[in-house]
Amino acid sequence: MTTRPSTQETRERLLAAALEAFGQRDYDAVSTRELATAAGVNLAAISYHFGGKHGLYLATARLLGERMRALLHEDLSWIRSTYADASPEECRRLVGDLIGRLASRLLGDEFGRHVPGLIIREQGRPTEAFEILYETLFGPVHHVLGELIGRARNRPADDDEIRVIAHALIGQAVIFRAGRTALLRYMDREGFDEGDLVHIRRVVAALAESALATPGEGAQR
Amino acid sequence: MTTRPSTQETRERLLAAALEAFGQRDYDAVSTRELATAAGVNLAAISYHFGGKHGLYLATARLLGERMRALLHEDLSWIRSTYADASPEECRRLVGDLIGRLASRLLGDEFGRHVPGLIIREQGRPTEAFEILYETLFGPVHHVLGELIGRARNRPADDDEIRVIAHALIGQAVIFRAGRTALLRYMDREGFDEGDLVHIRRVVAALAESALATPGEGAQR
DNA sequence: AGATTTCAAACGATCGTTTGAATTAAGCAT
DNA sequence: ATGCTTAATTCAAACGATCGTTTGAAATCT
Repeated sequence: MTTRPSTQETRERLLAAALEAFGQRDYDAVSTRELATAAGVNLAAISYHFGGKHGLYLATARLLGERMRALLHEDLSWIRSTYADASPEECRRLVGDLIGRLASRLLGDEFGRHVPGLIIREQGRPTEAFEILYETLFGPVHHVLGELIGRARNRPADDDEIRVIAHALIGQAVIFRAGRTALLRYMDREGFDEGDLVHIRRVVAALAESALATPGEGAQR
Repeated sequence: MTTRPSTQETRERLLAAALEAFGQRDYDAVSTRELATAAGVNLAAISYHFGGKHGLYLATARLLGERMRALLHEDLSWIRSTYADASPEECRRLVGDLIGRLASRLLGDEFGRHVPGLIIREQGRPTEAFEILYETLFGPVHHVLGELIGRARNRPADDDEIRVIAHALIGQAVIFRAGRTALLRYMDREGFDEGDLVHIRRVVAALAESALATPGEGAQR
């Protein structure tokens, strides 16, 4: 009863191959022939189904955005339902937890393999894909962090200082993927095992939490 | 007295154009013709002087590394000469100062325009250029931060936890370039002026400093 | 049957590099 | 200085390879 036998599968195969390729290499460094071969489909399928390489790229960004939204949904929505009547101390703890979790996820699993490559690359030369990825990933994290940190410091979430802090803390997590190679070298390792990830998650969480422990300069102005 | 560009000038022009181009776009996204045109030299000069596009790329990485070394030299060597007999509190302050300075530099001036693009891109697919850049940039900062944080927490600088913390704090600075576009959007701005930079530098410095204020979990093990 | 999807082949454009002649700089005998 | 030789550098043009895309016929499905 397959109403669309191979049409959908061709699309999915191409998207999977594109996610793998665009996730770790630049747009221009990925060729359509390579994508078609990796996906096991004909070269012309890219133009046929996505209107061209760029269309496939955008579709990949959308796919990635949706997956991220699903992955982050439980974490973020739980936090969102919590912080409304949480104490500043609890908010601090939530921030640390979120940052630590983000760091180990980015470093460790499937989650982190593709996301930052695409996202960080989009920062340099933003295309339409940036909008897609910001709204599903950077944006929600920015927003939730802003709320939490605002509460932790008794300041409005849209305060400039709060936003700078939120961004800086995200950096604590992102660097574990963006600077992964440098970290491997710094820590003299060939890869990170489960124990490393747990350790890193704890350390980063504690670091982010204590970063908010002392009131910022804005408080005593 | 027709001033034909001398040998050296041709090289320098190409390097300048390459730094500009490779600093913000991917290797494959930059064409040799574009570089030659931007530099105002003949296309064949790339092969003649650098042995090809890849040679020019590596030479660019070397040039960038040297400039970074010069830029960081005063900061780092001053710190190096200081921390030997500095108190943990002073070390904390030095860390905050360094991270804040790094953040505003990366975000603001010429320093930041080219570095992270090249470096972060090299993390995904490390080439020989990664070695060059790690040794002149990431490496020294890692090292100095490790020493400072180690002293601040009374632990050896080569401790795993210290290294994770050092890396995370670097992330606080790097994100201001790597995630610049997202930050602009988050803060609803079109660019950052001098006031923004000063503010960001202060906030990030205070954040990093207070992150080290509470003893890590390793201390009470 | 008619519409949709796949396929091998080819298209023009652009890529990095090479070529060989033209131009410039430098050394040297006169 | 002057002419001549030689090496170094620049230049326009062309090379083969690969790029993204298009084509029109074959295959498949409704």
